[in-house]
Amino acid sequence: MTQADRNIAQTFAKGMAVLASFDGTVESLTLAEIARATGQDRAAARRSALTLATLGYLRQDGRKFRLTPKVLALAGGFLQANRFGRLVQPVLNHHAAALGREITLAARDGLHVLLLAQSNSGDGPVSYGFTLGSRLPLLHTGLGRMLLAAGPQDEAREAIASAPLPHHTERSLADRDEVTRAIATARAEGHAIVDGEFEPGIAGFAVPVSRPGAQPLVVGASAPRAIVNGPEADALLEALHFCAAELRQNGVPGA
Amino acid sequence: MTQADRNIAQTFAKGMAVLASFDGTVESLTLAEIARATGQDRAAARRSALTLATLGYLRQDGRKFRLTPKVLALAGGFLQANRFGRLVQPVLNHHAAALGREITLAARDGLHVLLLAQSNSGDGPVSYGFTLGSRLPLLHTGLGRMLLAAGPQDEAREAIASAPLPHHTERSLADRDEVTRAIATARAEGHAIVDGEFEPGIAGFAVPVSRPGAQPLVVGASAPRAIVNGPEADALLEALHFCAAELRQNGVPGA
DNA sequence: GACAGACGTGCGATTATCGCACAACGTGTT
DNA sequence: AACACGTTGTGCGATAATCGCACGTCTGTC
Repeated sequence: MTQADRNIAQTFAKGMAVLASFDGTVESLTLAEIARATGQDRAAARRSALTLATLGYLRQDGRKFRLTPKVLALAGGFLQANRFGRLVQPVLNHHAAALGREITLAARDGLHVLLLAQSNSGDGPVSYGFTLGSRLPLLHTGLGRMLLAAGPQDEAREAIASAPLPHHTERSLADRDEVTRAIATARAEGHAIVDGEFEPGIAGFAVPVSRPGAQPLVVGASAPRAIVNGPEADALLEALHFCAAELRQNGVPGA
Repeated sequence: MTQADRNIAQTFAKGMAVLASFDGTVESLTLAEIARATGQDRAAARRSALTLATLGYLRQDGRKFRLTPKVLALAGGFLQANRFGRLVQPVLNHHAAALGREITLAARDGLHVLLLAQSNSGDGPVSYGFTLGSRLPLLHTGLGRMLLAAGPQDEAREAIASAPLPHHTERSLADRDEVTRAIATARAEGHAIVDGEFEPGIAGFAVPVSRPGAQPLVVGASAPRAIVNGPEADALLEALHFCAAELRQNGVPGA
């Protein structure tokens, strides 16, 4: 690698990979784990980790490194720049309270669904411990399928082909062609319903927020499987469409 | 600067400064603005920004750069590693619902208060548009004063001396000695009450979550000034203490 | 239409980074 | 107890990546 692109700072890119290796699956990482996770030399990983520690993004505790809350300030930059506190959160809260279920706003990040905002109306009975910034599977959730349906078809094809297809539950679609068809259905109907393919007994509902052509953005909610074929499902989708329309009107910026 | 410390990756540190320059005060930044904000050469800022764009953390729109939602994934790493979705959010939501007011968990980040988590119980009448990751002043908020009171005294002294002391409202303390006394009071009483010094007509209440000696962590709530000297204030503080105790018992990790 | 200021970027000199290699440590086994 | 093995932390010379000046372009104003 004599020179990749003089406009790209490779040291910086490696450092970001180190920061991103703290994906929340474990509480802390050692230097060797970081090096393995990022595919970097241990010395390079060490320099990045020590730099992050000096800057206050990581905290070193013996041989273990863990994230500090300072990374939340970076997220705050995005949330405040896009007025989430004023334009998004109140809308989600309002509709969630009326609906009696949590509503989530999500975008796509690579081969995952990324949760951008979440209502916490009262104490919803269905709580999974997901927070803002959580990553969900792309192919087996309502949010993910709707995101793919709302974006360009070739991107969806690519994602379907390359995303992992784990067997979360007994109902998880195990065939990529079936996933393709499910996404086509979502595109045609303007909403996605995924019945117990990620969490057993739980169904996911999602509708698009973004206008066609823009960066895909969706809102969704979860409910017990039992309601999927009942009138409650229609009411839920209607509420989500209403919520999405209001977000659209507020001009929620894309990605 | 022939060599500062061979263990610190300077390019990476500069890049993080570029990323952090997106603090949410404006929607987008140009390269020149980034360079000015970080004190870097425009070429260096450009390399960092282009690198961030390639990695997907920034989106380039003509000559303007803006954050993408991907930065939320970094925050998600912290939130998931520390089980905020399970250990913190439900507790905040539960107590907030019982109290009828929003409750916020906060830590200190430099000379600011950093919001780590926030309940959204129903539609609280007092909503300021602050979100997770928002920064608040350290000296004129209940959260900030309690954070300083909960930490080492010399750190508090240093912060009081160096933090900005703007005139947010007519009631904002304008003298650093008065701030020092207010923090001493908070330390002695185990809670902080700040009466309309940040937002006019709004009082801030805060109590410590962290054990003495640990990284300071506080919970707080806001209410109209009117209740400050009434029985409702005592009830609010009691509820916050109760909430803090539960968080402490859950073993909420510090910073 | 011309000026002034801000902006984007190529390129040689220099410096910061790379990653090998070594030493110290911790852990489980003979 | 001694050994062997895997893991960790880190110094250092060669080298490739970064620095930032300087030039050309663009946008907005008078």
